[in-house]
Amino acid sequence: MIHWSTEKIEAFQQTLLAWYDKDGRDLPWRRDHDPYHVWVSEIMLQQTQVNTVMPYYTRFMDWFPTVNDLANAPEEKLMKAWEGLGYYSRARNLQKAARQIVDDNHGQWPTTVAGLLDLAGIGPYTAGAIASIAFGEPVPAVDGNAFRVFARLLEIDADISKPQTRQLFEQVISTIIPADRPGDFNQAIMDLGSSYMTAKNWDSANSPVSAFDQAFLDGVEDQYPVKTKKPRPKRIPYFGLVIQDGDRYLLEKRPSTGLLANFWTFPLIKQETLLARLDEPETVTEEQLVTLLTQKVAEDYGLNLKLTTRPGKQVTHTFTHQKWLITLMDAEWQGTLDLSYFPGEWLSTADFERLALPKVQDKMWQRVKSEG
DNA sequence: CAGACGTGGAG
DNA sequence: TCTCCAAGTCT
Repeated sequence: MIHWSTEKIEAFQQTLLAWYDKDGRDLPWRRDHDPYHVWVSEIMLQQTQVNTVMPYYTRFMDWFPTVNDLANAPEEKLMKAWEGLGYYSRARNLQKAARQIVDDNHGQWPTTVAGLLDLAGIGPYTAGAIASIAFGEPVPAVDGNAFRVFARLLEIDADISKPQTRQLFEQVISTIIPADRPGDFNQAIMDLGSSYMTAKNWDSANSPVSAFDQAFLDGVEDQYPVKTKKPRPKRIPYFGLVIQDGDRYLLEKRPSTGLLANFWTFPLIKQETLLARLDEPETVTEEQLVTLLTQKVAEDYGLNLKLTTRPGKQVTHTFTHQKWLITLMDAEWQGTLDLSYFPGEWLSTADFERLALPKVQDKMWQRVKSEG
């Protein structure tokens, strides 16, 4: 990697901020520097694009105008506000942090990176963003944009997928960030990273800082940043049970930890748990699987069901690390179902509208609805 | 540290 | 359909 002189650093700051003053984006959360506004937007923007966040942010501020409103919000309303955004622990941590501020800190915000890091859901990036934007602390906010922009400007070849690499970038950026406008500087870097210096289809030649962009000058933008790629999602087959009683369906409530924690879905049974009972799982037939499924549902949940499947009942859903392949099964039964051993309840279609449901449940529901 | 943790858009 | 990407944090 290369190094910049003091003169070059000052020229870069001047060029970048002049561009930001002229062409910086006018975003809803940039209309003031209220830490609540900065904070909520930063959490929503984690791993999520600006266009996606926009309507969620507006509605969130309408429903929860202050940190106090958020601290006192009902769980259901909070999750409904986050429905569809994903990474739902962000919403739960948001409320946890709101309660830390309201209950433990008399409604006062920590104003430094060190203090902000004590709040739930706030890591090094978000702490730097809030501290610099809302409180003017001259600290870097190293997100994916900052990694990419500075990796190219200085041809830094450290692997950004390794946690340790963050420190290197923080040190480098600390020597470049201006003491008088750290918040604008960090936001300008993000705007740069999402316009002229994107991961793909960049336009370095027209970037306001092209003269400072060593990777561009050398024609090697495609080599930066260095990042090891992640393994593809693991394919996991499931059975999904459609258990209907009039306009109600039996849904299970997922455990309070892990994927889609606390969310309602049609009962899902991992097919692997059925295969484990076989001597030769490689040669299992569809009929055998249904028999095993019927037994398992009876044993685990105390539900005696007659299960049948039909063509066109396959639903797939891909998460970051898992790909679910769901075979929907219709159920019939005699008398009344005893739910004593089942972790769920009968929910009406009206409940479906009221509750926050994960995308995969919506997919299954749309499929069931369309087939009657 | 490596992996978990959602969803939607682009190519 | 598949891969990669998008203002990361937690364990």
